[in-house]
Amino acid sequence: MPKTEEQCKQMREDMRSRILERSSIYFARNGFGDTKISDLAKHIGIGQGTIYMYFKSKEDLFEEIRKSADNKDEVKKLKLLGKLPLPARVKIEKISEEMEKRLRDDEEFVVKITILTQLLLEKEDDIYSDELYKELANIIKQGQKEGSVVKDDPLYLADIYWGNVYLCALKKLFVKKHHTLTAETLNRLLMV
Amino acid sequence: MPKTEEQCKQMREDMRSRILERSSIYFARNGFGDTKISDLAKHIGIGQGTIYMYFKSKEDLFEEIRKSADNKDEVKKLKLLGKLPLPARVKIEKISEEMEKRLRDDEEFVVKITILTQLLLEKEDDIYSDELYKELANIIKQGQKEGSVVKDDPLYLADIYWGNVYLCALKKLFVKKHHTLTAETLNRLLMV
Amino acid sequence: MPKTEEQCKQMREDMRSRILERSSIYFARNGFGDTKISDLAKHIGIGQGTIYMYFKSKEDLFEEIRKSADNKDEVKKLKLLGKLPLPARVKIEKISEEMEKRLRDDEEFVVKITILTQLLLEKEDDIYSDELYKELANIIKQGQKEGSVVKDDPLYLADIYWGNVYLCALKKLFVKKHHTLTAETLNRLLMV
Amino acid sequence: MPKTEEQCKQMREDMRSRILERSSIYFARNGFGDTKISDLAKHIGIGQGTIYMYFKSKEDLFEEIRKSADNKDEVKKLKLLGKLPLPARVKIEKISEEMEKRLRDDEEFVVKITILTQLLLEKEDDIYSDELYKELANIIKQGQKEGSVVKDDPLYLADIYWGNVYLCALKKLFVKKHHTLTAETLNRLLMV
DNA sequence: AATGAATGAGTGTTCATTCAT
DNA sequence: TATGAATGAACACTCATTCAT
Repeated sequence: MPKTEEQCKQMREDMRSRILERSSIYFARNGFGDTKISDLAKHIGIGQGTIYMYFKSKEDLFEEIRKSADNKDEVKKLKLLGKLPLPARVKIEKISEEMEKRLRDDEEFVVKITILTQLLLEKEDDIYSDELYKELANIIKQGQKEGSVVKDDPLYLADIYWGNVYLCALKKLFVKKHHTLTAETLNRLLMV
Repeated sequence: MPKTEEQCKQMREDMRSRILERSSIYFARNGFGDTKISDLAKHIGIGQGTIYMYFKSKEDLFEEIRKSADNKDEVKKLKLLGKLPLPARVKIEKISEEMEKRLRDDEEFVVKITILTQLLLEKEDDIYSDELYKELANIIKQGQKEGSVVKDDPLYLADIYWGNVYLCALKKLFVKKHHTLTAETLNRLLMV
Repeated sequence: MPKTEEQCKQMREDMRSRILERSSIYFARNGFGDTKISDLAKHIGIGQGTIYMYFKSKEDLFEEIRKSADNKDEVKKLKLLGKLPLPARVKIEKISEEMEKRLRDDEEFVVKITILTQLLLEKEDDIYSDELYKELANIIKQGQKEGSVVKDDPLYLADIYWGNVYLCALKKLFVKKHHTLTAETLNRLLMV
Repeated sequence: MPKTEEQCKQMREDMRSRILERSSIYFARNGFGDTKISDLAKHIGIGQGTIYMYFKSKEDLFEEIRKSADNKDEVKKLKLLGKLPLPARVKIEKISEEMEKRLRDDEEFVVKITILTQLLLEKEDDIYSDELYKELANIIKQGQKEGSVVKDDPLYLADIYWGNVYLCALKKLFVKKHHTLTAETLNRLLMV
């Protein structure tokens, strides 16, 4: 075998990533029950059996997708931004601009948002305990003190904000022609 | 004959409605593939076979639910409201109030909105050709002329508006504790 | 209730006979597995439940039909004829004539023959142990001694004979236009 | 690719043939309704699912069995024989001898005859329009002119002849111990 | 390692049987 | 007594998973 140990490992890692990435959009669109392994394999362009070389089961693959779609990075960014000595208005504008850009250009982000939100909905209980909601709520509170953000329950406002980001992601996944969410709209959700 | 013709027909109609109504929540929450006929029957409180006395197949039941969730009534109402000699601001406030109320109290409406929107998303092409979007866009145009509604593509604004109604319906179906959408929030989506 | 005990009993007996008679043709044509109780009831012109007031189960009804289709009468007749001081040729001609007549005119007989033969076939083992075969074989033996019947295994010849009667009955049940079996043909099966 | 295209196609064809062949006996014996897919699969020695890789449904498999049991070959042979410059007596003797041999040795033929005849019976209308009946009737006509075949409706005689072949096939399928039809008996059905 | 034909557990559907009327 | 809507056990069918190649 001409391949080195290293190359071999790399190839395995590449295939695993490819399956995860291409599966996630499928699961995000169709849900778990309506996604057939045979269709998935065809969509990825590999044999059905190959999936089982990288994942124990359909359930396992789904779990890995959920795990890989964590929002730790986003939460970290938001925390950092929250601590900066800036007016809330600016912070919110920055977030909205990034959202607009990523929703427009970054398909991986679109899929991630969709999966994350669907996970959140399936938790059935307190949607507001999510870190992302809490961090945005903090910035909102700051804005309310500064008079730039509307008076209302900060968590409720955060929910509305992220909900609209999710909605846009959903439309990206399903509908061809549609007007992408603008930073302006996002800002208006929160600010006077 | 143990029952009159009339009673018999009525009972059949009642059972059919009951199946449709109680199934719709299940399908709206879990989608087609994750909904088992056995669970459905248990949830409705009837035998599995009974479903097949009223619907040819699981697929057929799903289709009937989709058909029964049409938005003709809502479109009609919106058309009437659109023609009234009122400022757009008042019209929009009326719509928002009704949405707040029905999202809060009318579970059938919540399910209907969910199914309708999912159907819309699955159409894959032009989401904006829907009557509901068009009618609201007309009122938005009026508002823009009157200076009460923000300057932006009316169909895009209508999309944002209905999207938030859908989001609230989704949360109603999935999450126990959450802050219901307020008329105030809906108004702020459109008005300056 | 104006009906006497006697009348009531008579009515039950009538209904039972009606079900047996009308079911037998259905089972003879379609077999057990391809006969649905719902179709059967419709064919008889009664409700499904009514069948279960007279028979424990579909299996039981089928059994009763089988029992009612016994060949004791035929065997008795054949035995009597066998003992008469007549040439075998005459005996066989008499049998053939009766078969021709009954196959032509007596639908109950047609159904009975069909069911009896199918029962015989399902026994899987020795078809030749049936009384009807044995009795005819005796007459055949007599004929062979007298030189009027062809030389061959009497049970085999009896089998051929009854087989042709069965075939004719089958065609009666299934095919509209067909040439009924003649006594002449039956005679030729056995006699020189 | 673990197998060549050619090998793969061949294997699929083989499995399909195997299912068809082994199913046909089951259906011929039990009919459609009394044949369970689970039993069938066990009998063939494959998994239930495998059947559905080659046939859309139980009904489809049944149809394919019926289609595969055509009598074109037999008709062709009979047509050729009919045209030969031989006395009808010789022709009939040849047919009878072949029937005796194939009924004795060729199980596929036995099953085919059974299915073909059952199909013929289910047509409900004119049984005599079948090619096999017509071709034999032609030879019978020739025989009647030559004085070797009994005077009677040729199609009726052909019906009796094929009927006895069918009867023998039926007995082959159902009954273990029975006297196989002889060419001599078949000949006597037609010839003086 | 990759494949896809084969498998059988699990789900959809039918139909013999029950039972309220 | 007669009925046919309702039932669920049994059967048809699908699809996640395995495994020979």
